[in-house]
Amino acid sequence: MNTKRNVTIYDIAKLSGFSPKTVSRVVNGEQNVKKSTFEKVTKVINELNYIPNTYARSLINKTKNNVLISIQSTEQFPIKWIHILLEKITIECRKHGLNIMVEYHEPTESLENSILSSSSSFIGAAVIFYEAINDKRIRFLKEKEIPFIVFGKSSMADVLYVSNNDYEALFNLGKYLVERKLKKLVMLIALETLVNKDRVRGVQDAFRAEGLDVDNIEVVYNIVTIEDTYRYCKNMFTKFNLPDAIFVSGDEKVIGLNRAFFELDIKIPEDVSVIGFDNIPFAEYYSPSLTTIGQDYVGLSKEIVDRLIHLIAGNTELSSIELSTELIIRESVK
Amino acid sequence: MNTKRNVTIYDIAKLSGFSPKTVSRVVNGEQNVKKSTFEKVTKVINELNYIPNTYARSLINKTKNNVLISIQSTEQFPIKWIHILLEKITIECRKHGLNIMVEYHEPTESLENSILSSSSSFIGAAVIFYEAINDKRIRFLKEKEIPFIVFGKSSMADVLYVSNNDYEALFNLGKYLVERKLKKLVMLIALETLVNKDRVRGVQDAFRAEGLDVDNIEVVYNIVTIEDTYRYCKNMFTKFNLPDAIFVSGDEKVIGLNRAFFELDIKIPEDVSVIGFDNIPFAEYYSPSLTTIGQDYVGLSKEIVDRLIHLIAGNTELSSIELSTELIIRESVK
DNA sequence: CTGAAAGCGCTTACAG
DNA sequence: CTGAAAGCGCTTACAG
Repeated sequence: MNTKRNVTIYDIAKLSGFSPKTVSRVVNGEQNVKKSTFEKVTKVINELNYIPNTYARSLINKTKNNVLISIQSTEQFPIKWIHILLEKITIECRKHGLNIMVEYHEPTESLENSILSSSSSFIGAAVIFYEAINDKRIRFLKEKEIPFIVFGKSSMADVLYVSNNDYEALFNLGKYLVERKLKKLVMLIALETLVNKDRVRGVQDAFRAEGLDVDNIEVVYNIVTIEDTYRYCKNMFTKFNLPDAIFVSGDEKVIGLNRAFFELDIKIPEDVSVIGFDNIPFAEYYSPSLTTIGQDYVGLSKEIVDRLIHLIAGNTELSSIELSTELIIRESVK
Repeated sequence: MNTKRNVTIYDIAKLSGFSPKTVSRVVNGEQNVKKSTFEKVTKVINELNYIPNTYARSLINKTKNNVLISIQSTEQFPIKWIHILLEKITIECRKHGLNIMVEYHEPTESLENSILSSSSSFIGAAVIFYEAINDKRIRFLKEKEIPFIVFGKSSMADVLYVSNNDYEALFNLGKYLVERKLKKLVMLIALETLVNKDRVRGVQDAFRAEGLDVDNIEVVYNIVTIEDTYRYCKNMFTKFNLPDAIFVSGDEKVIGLNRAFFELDIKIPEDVSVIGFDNIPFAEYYSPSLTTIGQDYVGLSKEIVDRLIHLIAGNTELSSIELSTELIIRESVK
């Protein structure tokens, strides 16, 4: 077992011949220390490989620089775009001295052993990925008064969120499709969340704005995984029974569609146009390369981290935001 | 600013009419508390939403249940298989009450603002993904005597690691290819790491064991990203200038190869066989579906977390391990 | 430029 | 079954 006692500020004090307070000054780089003192103390610190105890420090400095990112795992996990965003958030947090802890949370699991509950006194703020209906985590955070933000819209009016502007994104896509005479659209979408409802509304409004009947749009929910997408496409489409275009809510899922259409000898975009969402890096290398709606990963991460910093500082006057996406035109649309 | 003072054990003590020590007993679920006392104290705890202060607790309990996972980011980031493994590790850690912090580390960046250095007193053990040559992180961990393990082999004899058995994996692949008369092999590999050298040695030894000249194998290093793979395949191969098989060290990179061969009108496996590594979930949905070497993600994560637990407990008698992989036969090999 | 004392919020070790 | 005291390793507030 770890019997070795840690080196403390008192050890450094005794060995260097100064008081603990002076050692503390040196450790924290305060200015009012005589140069020779600074050097003597630093020497002892290095010799003993002294590391200040974070717990003791944090017990006094009440600001909690730890951010918990809680990700609701779903069947489709892990998802590429989340990790792209996560990496950007990590980089941004590091710039501002925030530590990140990532936790994957199963919707069915209780919070009992979660970092969220076991380390909650320790967390300055949290980010919730995918708000569930009647989300336990959000109830817990509210109860314990831990500030948090949701990524991707919240059903609760008082909850802060950062999101893509899904409505606008799909409105623009709808207009683009109608311009290209692609009027029969199937949307393959995961769960009936706020984000996804916004996406549907966006296309519908675009069609209406162009004088088209909304019946041209068929919405299929519960297409969550690559396999769901493959199965649906394999079973529901044939070369002679296709819409003009298919929107798949997630570039990764298009892999399942591509596979099904390969088996069915359906050609994209000759037989049907396909559009994704996310713009994950390899969508460009699909055959054909994928037309998709790109998330502004860097912008989103900046908005998220900016809010985290304010939340940790106790600022409550923050507002939610939805960032614009970009329609990226490639080969998969006629 | 956060002016609100936190609720402490003293507040609960005062309001419930018991001593701080008794409140502590209730909070920690100790047995020797009268039922009525337990209930009274619990009531006050709930009313005030009391959360024990983790820092104060940890200041006393010397065991540090925080695990830092430090991932060397590379150009190809984020990489699917790492996140699959990470998720399994997270699940395994949670079972054992370990908290995980994930940090992405740029090789060029200093450690100054890293969680690793700023929170090192706080970390019970670390996992290093991708040991770099003369790795700063490892020097730091050794110096500060923080126990750690490396995923994927270490160049240092005294460093603990958990890895795939890359040699065995590629030896078996080599035998499989030779059996199928696929004798001209190109290997598209990332950096010249120990893992990758083992992979090359494995195929070479298999060829030798089958009486074949090693010159049949062409090894191409520095193919790191999907784009590298695309470029290399597009520039170096034609329909009439192909080996029998191509091994790509990473299923994700095969997306680049697939795209290049789509453009070059090269058919897999008719014109050339292709084999990947990792068995990420969507490799099955490639067209054609990808023959690949599957990592034992669950097994690896169990071995990693098992060692972390021992390291945190101060156990030094641990040994490195290499786990067997599985060759998964699909459509991409003739 | 330096230091002695008190306190952060818990738990350990001891006493009854 | 319950509690008073000391201590974990720092920093704050004050003094000189």
